[in-house]
Amino acid sequence: MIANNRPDPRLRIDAAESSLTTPPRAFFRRDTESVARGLLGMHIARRWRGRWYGARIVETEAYLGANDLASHARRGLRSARNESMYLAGGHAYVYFTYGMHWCMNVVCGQSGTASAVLLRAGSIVDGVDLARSRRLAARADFELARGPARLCAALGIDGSAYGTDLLDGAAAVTLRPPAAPVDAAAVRSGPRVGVTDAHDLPWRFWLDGERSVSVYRRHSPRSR
DNA sequence: GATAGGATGCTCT
DNA sequence: GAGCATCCTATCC
Repeated sequence: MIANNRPDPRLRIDAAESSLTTPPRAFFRRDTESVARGLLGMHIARRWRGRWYGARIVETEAYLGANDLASHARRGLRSARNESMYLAGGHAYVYFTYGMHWCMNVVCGQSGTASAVLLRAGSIVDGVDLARSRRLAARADFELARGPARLCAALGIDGSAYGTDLLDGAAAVTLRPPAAPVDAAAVRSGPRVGVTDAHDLPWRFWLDGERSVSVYRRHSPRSR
C-alpha cells in the first residue's frame, strides 16, 4: 500500500514507469457527483502480463446509493452482488449484466455507504494493440472503450477485479490522476443512459468533444 | 445515419 | 418469472 493521502498536483501519468501514482483517498470520500466529475480525465490503468495499459476516462455516471432508484443499492439493498459498493471510496464495484457484459464502478464515500460512479467510456491511451485484440468488433480506435461494457472488455476487466482497491498502485487495476488538467468548462452533464428509474436526473458527465463518449439512448422496455 | 430486435444468464421480487 | 447501469447486427432510409 502506498501513502495516498497527500494530493500532489505534480503527479503525472507514465504507463511505462512504476505504478506508484494514484489519486488521494480523500478525493473519493466526497459526494458522488463531485467524484463523477473529478474522474473525468483520470486514467484507468490495467496491468496484464507484466505490461501496463489503460484508458483516459471521458464519461461517468453517478449512482447515489440508497436514495437513488436506479442504483444497485437502492433502498439500502445489500447482497453478495453489491457488497463491494459498501467498501471505502476508491474500491471497484464490478458487476455482470445482460448475461454477457462486465461493467465497473468506482466506489465513493465512507465505508458503509453505497454510492458509486459507473465508468461509462474511455479512450485507450496505452496498449491500443491489446485493446484491439480484445475488441475485434470495434471499427475505429475511438470505439474500443465507448460504453461501460466495451471499456471493461477493452481492458480485460472482469469479476476478478471485484472489490479491488484502485488506489493500491500494485493492484492489477488502478486509477491515475489526469496527465493534464481537465478544463472544467469542457465537462457536460445530462440524463443517465439505459436506466429505468430516475432516468431524468442529470447525473451523467462527459468531456465535450471526445469521440469516445457513448451515444445517449433513453431506456426503453424490451419484450422477450 | 437511425432504429429495431436478438443474445445471454444473473438478480431480485 | 420479469427485468436488466449492454452490445452487435441487420435493415431501412
